[in-house]
Amino acid sequence: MIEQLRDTLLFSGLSDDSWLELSHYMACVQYPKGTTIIHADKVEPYFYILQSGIARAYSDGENQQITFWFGESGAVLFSFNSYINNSPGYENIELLTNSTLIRIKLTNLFLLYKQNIEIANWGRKIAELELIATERRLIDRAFKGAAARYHEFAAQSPELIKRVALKHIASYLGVTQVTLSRIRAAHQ
Amino acid sequence: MIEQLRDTLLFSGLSDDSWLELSHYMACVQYPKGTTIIHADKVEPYFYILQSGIARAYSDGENQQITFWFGESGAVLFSFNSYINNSPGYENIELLTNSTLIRIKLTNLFLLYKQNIEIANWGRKIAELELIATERRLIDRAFKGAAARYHEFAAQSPELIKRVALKHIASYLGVTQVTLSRIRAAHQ
DNA sequence: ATGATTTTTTAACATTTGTAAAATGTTGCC
DNA sequence: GGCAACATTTTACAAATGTTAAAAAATCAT
Repeated sequence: MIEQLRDTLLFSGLSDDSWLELSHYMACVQYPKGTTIIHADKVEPYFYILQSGIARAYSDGENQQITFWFGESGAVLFSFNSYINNSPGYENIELLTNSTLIRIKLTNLFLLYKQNIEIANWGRKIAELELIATERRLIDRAFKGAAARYHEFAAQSPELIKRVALKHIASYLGVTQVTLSRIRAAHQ
Repeated sequence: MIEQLRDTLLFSGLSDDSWLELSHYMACVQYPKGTTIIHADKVEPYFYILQSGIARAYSDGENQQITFWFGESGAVLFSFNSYINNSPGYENIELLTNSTLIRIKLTNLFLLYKQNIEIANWGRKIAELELIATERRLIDRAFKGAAARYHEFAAQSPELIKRVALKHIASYLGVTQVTLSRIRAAHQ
């Protein structure tokens, strides 16, 4: 189960030695659809890699719930504040399907970062790739209308369009469910 | 000039040895207001730390220019794609005031990342802090109206409100200049 | 399958924000 | 100072999106 990960892009930068060192701390876990694996307002002790399944991250507001991230297999998933600041997070992460995940305890991961330079650079790369993807989304919102954002999302993530509730996609795209319905109606 | 940096938060995690190793590759440069130090569609070879001054990052669209980031002293500043993917970037970064910057050649920085684990973790931390700030902005846009975003920005960045053109602030907040004018008119 | 629950769509209307253009204010330069 | 260039505000109107509620469709559990 964990061995399969070795050949994925995510770990391609690691030497065999570093892979062994890192994978030694990995454990494989399975959860049913609907499980919340990261809770807002808690310090979450694990870093996860989604091996199969779909996940979404959301925050709760007064009268709304905003979905701001989706993950498919290969995605890394963790409470930003727990991971970065060791403080309670703002996001919930919920599994939208039965899922298989690999997890590593943050305390172990942090020790590896201090001890193994390849793993430290692996962690750096993860943050950098998430960063560039997040900034892209921020800029996209400014340049593209809701309709264009929807069609690009649909083209790039066909799996998500099929399997994720439209209300979640609507809030991910930054519009209401009603507006998303109108966008979809316009193109058929 | 460069010695002053040693005591800033940004470098507090480095040992004296690592600081020396890193700072050895630093050079101090000064540019007048209006200089564009990072150009879209180019691979930019430097990583900068803004020592004094104000900068903004923007992308050009067909009939608009979107400002998506401001930096004040202490900010790190680089072409995301150049730094992360070694490919041409999408952002321009322009100095809005006469500025002093420290710069490091990316090729040297990348070598240090491979050689010095403290510097690798320093680079990891930089990406992580940018990441959490960027995601926060994305989520903020969903939860808060344009007026609230303006007032929080004004409260948190009084220096920027004073010295940056409102057209840039408007696009940073995700509204038109007209809307920003209306928001400002409503509270006086 | 059937009924209950949830999701999605549709409708009517209100509100916000955008667009374009003119008016006003500001800045810098000769 | 005074002109030119640029920035900001205001106005009137248009377009997009939000709100609320209800109908239609899809999904789920028994």
